[in-house]
Amino acid sequence: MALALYNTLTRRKEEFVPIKEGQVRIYTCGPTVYDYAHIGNYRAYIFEDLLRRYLQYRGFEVTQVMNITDVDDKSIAAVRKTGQSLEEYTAKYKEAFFAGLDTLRIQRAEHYPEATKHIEEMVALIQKLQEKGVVYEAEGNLYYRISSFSEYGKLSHMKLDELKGGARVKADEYEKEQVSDFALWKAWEESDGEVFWETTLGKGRPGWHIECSAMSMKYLGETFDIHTGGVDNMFPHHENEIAQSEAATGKPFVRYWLHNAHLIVEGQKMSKSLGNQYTLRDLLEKGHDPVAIRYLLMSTHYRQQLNFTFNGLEGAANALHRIQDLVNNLALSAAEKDNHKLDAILEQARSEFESHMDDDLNISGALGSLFSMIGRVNKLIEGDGLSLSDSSKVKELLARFDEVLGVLEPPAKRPSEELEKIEKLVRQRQQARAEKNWGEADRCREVLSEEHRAVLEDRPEGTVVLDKETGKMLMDVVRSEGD
RNA sequence: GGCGGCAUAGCCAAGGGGCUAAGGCAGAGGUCUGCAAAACCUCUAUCCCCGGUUCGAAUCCGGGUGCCGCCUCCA
Repeated sequence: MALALYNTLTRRKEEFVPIKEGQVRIYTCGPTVYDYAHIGNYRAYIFEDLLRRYLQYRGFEVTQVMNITDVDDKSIAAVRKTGQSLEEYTAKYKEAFFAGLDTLRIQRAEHYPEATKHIEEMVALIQKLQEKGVVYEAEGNLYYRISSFSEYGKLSHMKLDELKGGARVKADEYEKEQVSDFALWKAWEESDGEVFWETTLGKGRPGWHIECSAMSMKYLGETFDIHTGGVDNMFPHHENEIAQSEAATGKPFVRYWLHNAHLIVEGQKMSKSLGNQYTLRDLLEKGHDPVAIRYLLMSTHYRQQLNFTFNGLEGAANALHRIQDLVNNLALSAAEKDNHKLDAILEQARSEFESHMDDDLNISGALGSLFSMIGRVNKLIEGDGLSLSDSSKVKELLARFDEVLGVLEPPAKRPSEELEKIEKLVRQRQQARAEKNWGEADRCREVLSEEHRAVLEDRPEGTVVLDKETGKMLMDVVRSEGD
C-alpha cells in the first residue's frame, strides 16, 4: 500500500513518489502577519501539520518551509496609521502566530523565512526573469507578462480570456498590458511611507507572489515535492508562482499541489461583519480546550468544506475523552493471562488506520478505525481482561497513532505534596464511606474537586483520581483498605 | 459568464455497483454505585428528486433542485 495524494495539477489522486527517496520537501503558504490568525487560517496549518506528521509516520524525512509575509498592503496601511515601524507592527502578530502553533500542537517547520529578509533573493529572481524577457516596466513598476507563459492556467484550469468580464480594475492596473499581468516589483509611492527598499530595480517593494518563488527555491531547490495552501490561493497566487518560477528556471516548479478547503462557521461564511471570524484567542477566552479545537479542525478531510460549530467543538472534546478513557481503563485491567484476541484487533486497527491515511489523508476513516479499536478493546477489558503486557501493546499503538494525531494528553503532573494531600483526602473519604458517613464522604469529594481540580470515579477496583480538565489519571487507583 | 466542490441518521462524518451503509457527538435503555459522577455495554439511516444503464445502484450515466467556493494580496 502506498501513499496517494490528490494533486490539483492533475485533478486526481496520485501515488506519492518523492524526488529523493525517503525525503520530502514541502512548501506551505504561511501567514500574512498584519492581524491575528483566525481559525480558518489554522485549519490550513493543521492540515499541513497532519500531512507532515503522516509523512514522518511513513518514514520520510521532511523538510518543510513556511513563509511569513511581513510586508503587504494591509500592514503598510496599518504602519502609516499607527506610526510604528513595519517591524514593530508585525512583531506581535508573528509572536501570536507561533504561540498559536504551540497551542494547537502544530509541529514546527524547518524554516520560517520572512519576506523582508529575502529582498535580495527576490530581486535576483526578478532580474533572471528580466533576462528571459518576460518582464516589462510601467511607471517604475515591473510586471510579469503572462502571455509569455503558454502553460499559464494549468493549475487552476482558468483561461485568461474567460475571466469575469467587468471585474473591478484598480487604477494602477490600467498601465498593464493585460489585466491579469501581475506586479513583481512595485515602485515606491508616497502612501508607502517608510516602507521601501533601494535596489537595482529601483526604490520600492516586492509584489506578493515573488516571495514564495524566491524563498521556496532558496530553501528547497528549483523543483520540490509538495506545495500546499488554501483553495483561494490556487488562483492567482499559485498560478503566478508557477509562471515566474518555471520561466526563470525552465524546470517544473512543484510535483504535487495540495489545496485545503475553507471552513464556514455555524453554516455561514466567516466574515468580520458577521462577527464569526474567530481567532484562536477568542476561543481560548471562551474556555475551549485547544486540543478539542485541534481535533475539530483536523477531523474533517482537508478537501472538504468544514462547518465549524460550537456544538461540534463540544463533541470534539467528548470524543477525545473516549480516547483518554481507554488509557485510564487500561491502567485498571491487570489480568494474569494475555488476551489471545488482542493482537488481531490491534493489527486490524493499525492496517486500517494506515490504509485510510494512505488514501489522501482520509482522517475520518482513520479515526473510525481508532474508535472501533477502542470499542473492541473495552469489551476485552470488560470480559477476560488484559494483562500488563497487553496494556502496553495497546498503549504503544495509541502512541503510534498519536504521532499523527497529536491529541493525547501528556501525563498529568501535580507537585508531589499535592498528590499526597489528594491521596489523603481520597482515603479519608473511603474511610467515611466505610462508616456510611455520607456527609463527610461528600465533603471530601467536594474539596478534591474545588481545591485540587480532581474528580473521582468509584470502581470495583477502588477509587480512580482524574484531573478535572484533561480526564487524565493523577495517580494509581487508590484501593480500599483491606483489599 | 468561466472554473470547481458538495448533498448519507437530530448534528458531524467515512464509504462506494452485490456480505449486516464505518466512526464520533447527542438521545434512549442497561451494568456498576450510598448518592452522584464517570466509565463500559446495547439500540437508532436505505444514502436530495426524476429518469437511464445493470441480474443488482446509495455507489455509474443524464437531467433537475438546493447549498457553497474561486475568478478581488482572505487559509
